Amino acid sequence: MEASEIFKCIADTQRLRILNLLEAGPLCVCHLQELLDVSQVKMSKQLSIIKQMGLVESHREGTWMIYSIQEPINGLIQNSLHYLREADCSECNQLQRDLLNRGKLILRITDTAEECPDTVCQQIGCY
Amino acid sequence: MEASEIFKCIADTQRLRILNLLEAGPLCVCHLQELLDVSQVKMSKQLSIIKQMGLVESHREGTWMIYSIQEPINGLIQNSLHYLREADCSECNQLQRDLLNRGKLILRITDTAEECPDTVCQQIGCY
DNA sequence: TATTAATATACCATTGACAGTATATACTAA
DNA sequence: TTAGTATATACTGTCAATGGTATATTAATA
Repeated sequence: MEASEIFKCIADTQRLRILNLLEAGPLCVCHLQELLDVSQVKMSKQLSIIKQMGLVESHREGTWMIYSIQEPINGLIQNSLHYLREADCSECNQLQRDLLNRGKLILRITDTAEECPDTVCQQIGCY
Repeated sequence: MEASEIFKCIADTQRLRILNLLEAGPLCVCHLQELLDVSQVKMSKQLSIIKQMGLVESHREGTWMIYSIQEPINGLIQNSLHYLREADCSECNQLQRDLLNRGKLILRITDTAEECPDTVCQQIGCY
């Protein structure tokens, strides 16, 4: 995987945010959609691009598609994310806010089992 | 300066290589051209883009235009370059080779003063 | 002053990324 | 089997990036 391909991928703010969120744990499409406030089609396309590159993997759970980081995580992505989470720019702040919002969302969906994919719950340890 | 703008910039292999070389020290356009083996027009355009973003600065020395990193260097770029120089991908290897070739070129041009811009020589300490 | 070297810009054609609408697929539950 | 939910894909138009050719600009030199 060439560096330029990785950079091109994370040069898109939405893809960067998606990878930032997934590095914290798996999420289904609709929850990513909610966190990024973006249309279903657009989210699906972005995920398809990232998956095509081998950066994330997905599996089905009922009607949900759960996306997670493909392990081992690409080093350049990890390096960039870690740098940006400590840095100060409006996109960097967004990444931090996204992680906070992810926390809130997780709290909410683990409250009602019908809203929460198994994979997400197992990750959190809510069973 | 947004992270996505930086990533878009270095998502181009040539621009990444240029920044990698300039981080090691100033160079004139024709020597960058030689190191990257790229047309004059293309090099000039790339430098214009990078300069527009405020990542490099330039000054004239006779007919030469000397480009150097705009200090303080952008943190995300520095972080990415440092990571890539240690990493293993064909572009990463290219960055390392470029630095070696830069060393050879410097040795050659400091040998004949007509070929060597003052700024480059001062950097090396050949006077 | 005419010429040459180094560099920049204008112009044009091609390609590729992106957004939106409509539609298809996969699964669940009644 | 039908309806509903979640997700993916096909199709289309638009806009931005890229590369090339020609030309302009600036400075040095004969």
